[in-house]
Amino acid sequence: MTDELIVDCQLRSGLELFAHTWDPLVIVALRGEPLRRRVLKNAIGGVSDKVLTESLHRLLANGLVARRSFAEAPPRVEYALTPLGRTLLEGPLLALGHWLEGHAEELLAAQEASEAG
Amino acid sequence: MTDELIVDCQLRSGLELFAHTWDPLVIVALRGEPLRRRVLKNAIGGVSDKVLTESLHRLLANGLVARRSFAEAPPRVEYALTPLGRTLLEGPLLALGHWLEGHAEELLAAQEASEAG
DNA sequence: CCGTATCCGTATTGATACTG
DNA sequence: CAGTATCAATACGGATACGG
Repeated sequence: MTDELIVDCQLRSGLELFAHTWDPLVIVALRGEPLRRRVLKNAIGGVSDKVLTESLHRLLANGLVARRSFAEAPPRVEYALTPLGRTLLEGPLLALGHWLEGHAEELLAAQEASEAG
Repeated sequence: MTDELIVDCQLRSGLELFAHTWDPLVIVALRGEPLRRRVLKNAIGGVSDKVLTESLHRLLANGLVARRSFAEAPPRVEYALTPLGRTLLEGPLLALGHWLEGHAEELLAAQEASEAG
């Protein structure tokens, strides 16, 4: 009974994890090894320094991404998924990916049909 | 190989389905029977007429929601999920719901920890 | 009841240039 | 390389009032 309401309620806060344009893409970009900031930026593509910083701050604040800096001559910082971040990637994000694989065509068809009409 | 790139690419367009604040909530609200506009609005709560209209137009254009109007004395219009919309609900959206059930606490803990520090 | 139009405050984005 | 500061553009959400 309360089940549905709770889900709906939490859903609203959960959706914010996907609401910011770049946050999910950062997570996907970090699916493999830890990446340096510059590499991460290039891996995503089309994101500005400022926005990437904001995105990383949110992800850090939510415990989805971890930051590690090395005291070296050329400054080095690496970002990686936390275990929690990885569950988000392998759960909801992967589910969305699978859904798209199976329904992207159908989605496109509907979009074109509505433009025609 | 191309697999990952394709997923990433599609993911960007797929994420737009969740990017607009109210779209996913409309889908969840329509999980049961078809609803009249007013009922739908109340079921969601906190959404304005204008924004609800925009949201419905997007969902209609994407083939996720269907509109049916009845030629009756008090105008009646009902909105319902399409089969495609239902797959989105039962796939990615449900996955997010499940993830939240299992990790909401962990997420909150991380958020509070970062505020404290 | 259904839907649209208008106005407005705010948040998000992005380009650029600058500091450590 | 990493990260911040500033400024401009705009997209989004919301209140209200009006038309079918």
